[in-house]
Amino acid sequence: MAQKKEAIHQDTKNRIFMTAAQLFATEGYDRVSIRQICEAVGVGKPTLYYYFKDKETLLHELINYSWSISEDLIEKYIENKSDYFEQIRGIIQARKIFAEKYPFFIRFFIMLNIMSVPENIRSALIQYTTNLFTELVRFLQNGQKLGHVAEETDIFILANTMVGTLNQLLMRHFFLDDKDAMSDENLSKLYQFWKNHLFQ
Amino acid sequence: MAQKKEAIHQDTKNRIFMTAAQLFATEGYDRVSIRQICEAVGVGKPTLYYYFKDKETLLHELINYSWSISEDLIEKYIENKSDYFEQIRGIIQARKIFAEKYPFFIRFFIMLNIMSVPENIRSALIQYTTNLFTELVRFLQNGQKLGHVAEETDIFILANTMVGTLNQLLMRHFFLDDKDAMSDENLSKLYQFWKNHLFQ
Amino acid sequence: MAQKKEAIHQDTKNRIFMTAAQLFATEGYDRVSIRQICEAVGVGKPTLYYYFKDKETLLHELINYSWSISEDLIEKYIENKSDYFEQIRGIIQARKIFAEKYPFFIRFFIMLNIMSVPENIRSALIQYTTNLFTELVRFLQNGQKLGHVAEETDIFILANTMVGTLNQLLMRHFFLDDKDAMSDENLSKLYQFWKNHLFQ
Amino acid sequence: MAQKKEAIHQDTKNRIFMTAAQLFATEGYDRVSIRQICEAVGVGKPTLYYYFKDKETLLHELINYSWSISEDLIEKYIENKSDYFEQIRGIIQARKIFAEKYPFFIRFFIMLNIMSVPENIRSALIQYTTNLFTELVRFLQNGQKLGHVAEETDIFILANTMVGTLNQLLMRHFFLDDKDAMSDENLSKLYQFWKNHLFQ
DNA sequence: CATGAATGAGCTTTCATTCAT
DNA sequence: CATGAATGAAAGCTCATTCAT
Repeated sequence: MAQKKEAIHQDTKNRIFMTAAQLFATEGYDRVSIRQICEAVGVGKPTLYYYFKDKETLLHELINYSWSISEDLIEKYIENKSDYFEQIRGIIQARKIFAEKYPFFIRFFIMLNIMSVPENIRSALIQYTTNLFTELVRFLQNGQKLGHVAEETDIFILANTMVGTLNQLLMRHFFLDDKDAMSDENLSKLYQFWKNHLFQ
Repeated sequence: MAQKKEAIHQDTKNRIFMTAAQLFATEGYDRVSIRQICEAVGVGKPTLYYYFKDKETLLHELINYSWSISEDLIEKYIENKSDYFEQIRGIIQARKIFAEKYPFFIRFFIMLNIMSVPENIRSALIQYTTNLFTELVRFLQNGQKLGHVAEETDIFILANTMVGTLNQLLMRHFFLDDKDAMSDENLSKLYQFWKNHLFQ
Repeated sequence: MAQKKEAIHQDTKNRIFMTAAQLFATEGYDRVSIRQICEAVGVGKPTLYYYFKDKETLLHELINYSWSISEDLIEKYIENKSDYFEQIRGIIQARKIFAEKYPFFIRFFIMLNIMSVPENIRSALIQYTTNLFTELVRFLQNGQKLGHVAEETDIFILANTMVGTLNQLLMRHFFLDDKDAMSDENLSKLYQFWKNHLFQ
Repeated sequence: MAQKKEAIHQDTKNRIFMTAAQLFATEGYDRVSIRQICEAVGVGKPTLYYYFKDKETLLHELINYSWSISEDLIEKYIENKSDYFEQIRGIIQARKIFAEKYPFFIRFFIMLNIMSVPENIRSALIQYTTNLFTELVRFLQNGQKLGHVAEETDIFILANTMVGTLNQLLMRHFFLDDKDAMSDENLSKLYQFWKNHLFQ
């Protein structure tokens, strides 16, 4: 019985979670009201407040969850590989899978990078982003040692080029509705481009 | 005398304009209220509505203005140059100047690309962005004819790489408060990187 | 316990309802603000909006209610009677009772016939009024068959005479503050007048 | 020159006057804003305030003007006639002409009888209406002396019947859009009805 | 005689949030 | 675990009116 209750509990909380993610992603955090979320889920407002302290907390939990997915993907598609170029391909692949499987979250995530969000959320985000970037830099420095990245290449610029280009394609995909931007064909061209121009 | 009046008129409208730009840029369109703008400017709400039909119109005019600045810079730093590599340097330079001279506007502009904004504003933005991207593609195709871009290089990927990297650095500058990202030194490294890796 | 809650609910909604009716009747729909209603009732504005979608809906519900009272009275004072002249007396009586028991509503109702109201409300009103008029016409046609109305009498004019006169007396009562207009004595004179001049 | 100026003056004032009458009549006093009037006329708001102290004064002047038209018609169609039944016909005729030639004013006038208007305007209206009613009563008392009205007929009820019926038809015409209500044919039936049922 | 610019007060409506049940 | 009912604060916007010119 307790189990069933727990299950229901999880279900309702999850429905609020997912609905909020979707609404925030498509309309923007500020534009979505608690009422809107509750109506979409089909529960009363006090129910939402039972699960989440306030709107900000809901956002925060959403970010954490979104982030954990992202980390899972990174581990699966990058850290598990041993070949260097496979890992590079993994960087691209992880983004693609994220975009395909969790479109709300990635949209939502891109948004957060720029959106005006409460300060504590902002700093959490910066922390996350910085960590990820640092990992990439380390990966590239290692590539330099291994001879895959030219000695004279500026690692900071290179890292920004990779991240920036991927973000750019995601933005085309999500905000300009350019569905080719993240197509397999295009990402394969991107990989070739990187192999030709950025690595050796 | 009429001149003075006109001047005052322009002054008030301009003050509203600039204040709104600044507030929108730092807090986000939805988070800034009409009252906030008016209080910051020191006028009553009806005064704002005297100059701008509604909040949305204010945003729209802000975008148009911001865009016209951007176009002026593009003309000045890119189209006026004759040497191909000078033009490439101009692309970087124009962004830097924009970021330095009109920080609110660029912040504001980056934000708009992702923010949830009214649909008609969104489509105007897409129009703008698409046009600019098309111009860049044309510029690179020409570079291919001139032999500055390798025959086998994918122009679409290249264009996205350039735009994406610049945006990435701007985001670091504005949203991660990484003031080095747009420093002269770093942009000069970027230019070298492009010369070495993307052009020939 | 649930009963008590329900009672309170109904109470608040009802208090808003009645207060609004009264205010609309005395000051006019446009002149009465939501704030005014809420202050008079002693609740916050969101409470009003909890029960009524918007000001227009409140008006609409008020009209429906007012109308349903009117129909109840018609049934009680007219349709239940069998004698033709008793029914005529009932027409007068129903108006009087309405005016006495629900002065706000009748004031309100007269007002609506002329006031500028939102279009959908206006058409509902026209519908109501037309239906009622049609019933009266049918009643008079029947009277002609029964020989109570002269063969050569124009039914349309007769119906308008009856309705118009009653409205005129109500207007005197409510808007010129002529409290005799709807007095028993006067209405009894009206009945005699109708018997003498309009029927046979 | 002064003449021309005066002419222009009168013209602008008149345009404001007529436009306001039309707007008040169709939308209701409260629903029409000063801005709306000025935009419809094509002048600035201070211009309106130059001619009329405030919105209330504009309404007041409108009522006075409307009233003077009404009195002119009464004189022309009633007081000039010598035959009693010609005068009765004149009562009907005057209303018809008023409705045809000055539709805005009559609409406007009907409205005022019920509308919520500032107190001083309300009392002026009551004054007007009462005077007119008194004149009608006197006319009917005189008819009684002349033998056109039966000895036992209640004059007060008779007067209300006449006024009420005419108002009712006007309301049908203007508010229910029943264009037959004030047609020549129908008014001629009304005259016959009155001759048959109310007079002798 | 007319205008552009400005204002204080007020409008209807919605927000995030909380209470008792 | 969920609900109906309520709230203070604030949103965007418009009102009638006035000033200097």
